[in-house]
Amino acid sequence: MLNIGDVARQGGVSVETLRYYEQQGLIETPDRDANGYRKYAPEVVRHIQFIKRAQDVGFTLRDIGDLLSLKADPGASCSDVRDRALGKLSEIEEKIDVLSRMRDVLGTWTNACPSTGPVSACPILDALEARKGPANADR
Amino acid sequence: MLNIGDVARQGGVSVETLRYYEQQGLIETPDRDANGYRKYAPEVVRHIQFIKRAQDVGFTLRDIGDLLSLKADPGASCSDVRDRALGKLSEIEEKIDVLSRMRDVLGTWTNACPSTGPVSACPILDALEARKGPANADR
DNA sequence: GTAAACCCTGTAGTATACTTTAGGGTCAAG
DNA sequence: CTTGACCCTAAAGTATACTACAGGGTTTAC
Repeated sequence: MLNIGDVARQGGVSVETLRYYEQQGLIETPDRDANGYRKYAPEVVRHIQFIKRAQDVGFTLRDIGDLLSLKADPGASCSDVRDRALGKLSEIEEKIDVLSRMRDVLGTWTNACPSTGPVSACPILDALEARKGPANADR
Repeated sequence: MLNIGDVARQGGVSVETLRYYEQQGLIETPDRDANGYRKYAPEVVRHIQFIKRAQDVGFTLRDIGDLLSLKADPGASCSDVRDRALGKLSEIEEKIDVLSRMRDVLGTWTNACPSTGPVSACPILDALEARKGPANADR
């Protein structure tokens, strides 16, 4: 059995984060020792890594809560999980599109800037000032 | 001279947003009428559009404050502005890279999922559970 | 003269994922 | 037996860019 500090070290998170996850219902309420300390089974470390990996691919804690429910639900099907993943995939692609448009516009502008001369003749500020070029990145 | 509501309509923002920008120092404190109402010169609408366009390409309000200082500073050079733009460009590219890695991993996983069968045999959950594949998208 | 539409201030709330703070017990080593 | 490392709770703070609310004046149209 592990103390919260052990789990934190092994899982690569802080003890505060663990208490936060518990409060958010992402890890099940651990038993307590006589002194009130949380006592964890070693398996909880894997569980934390599940959460971290899910975050790494873009899932929010709320999403992860859903995923964990599916995981625990014998009636759930693999396609339920796949649907969440596909949904997240399109969210991510949407974000990439927005950012790509920003990148393109900024690229154009920085290329247009001679980088010498006073700000009064700055093409970037000019571009921001007057509607010009396909700025609008959808927001 | 325009009331705050006129400026809001013409600038495409809410009056609350205008008061917020003023409080944040992004638009200069307007004169007041005898009744205490803010009175704006029509030019302020352009100013607001500057802010919005800068947001569209990824600048935060803090960044925009900097940009506005440069714009107002006769001693500033065009390259100062360009530097901010290039800095923002790399921030954006970094974000795109992170998101692209997420997309790739999620794409691989969803392709691996037959979408039939119970969650107990879900390759996506498996991937999340055990370290496997190049998940780590840098965070 | 009254109701709708507009203006004002100051404060608090929103979302996300934590981190920090305050105040206080517990445990292991020397 | 005390010091340092560890544990506990509950509440507040962080960042960003607003939005909403409470409570109250002003202006315009009919």
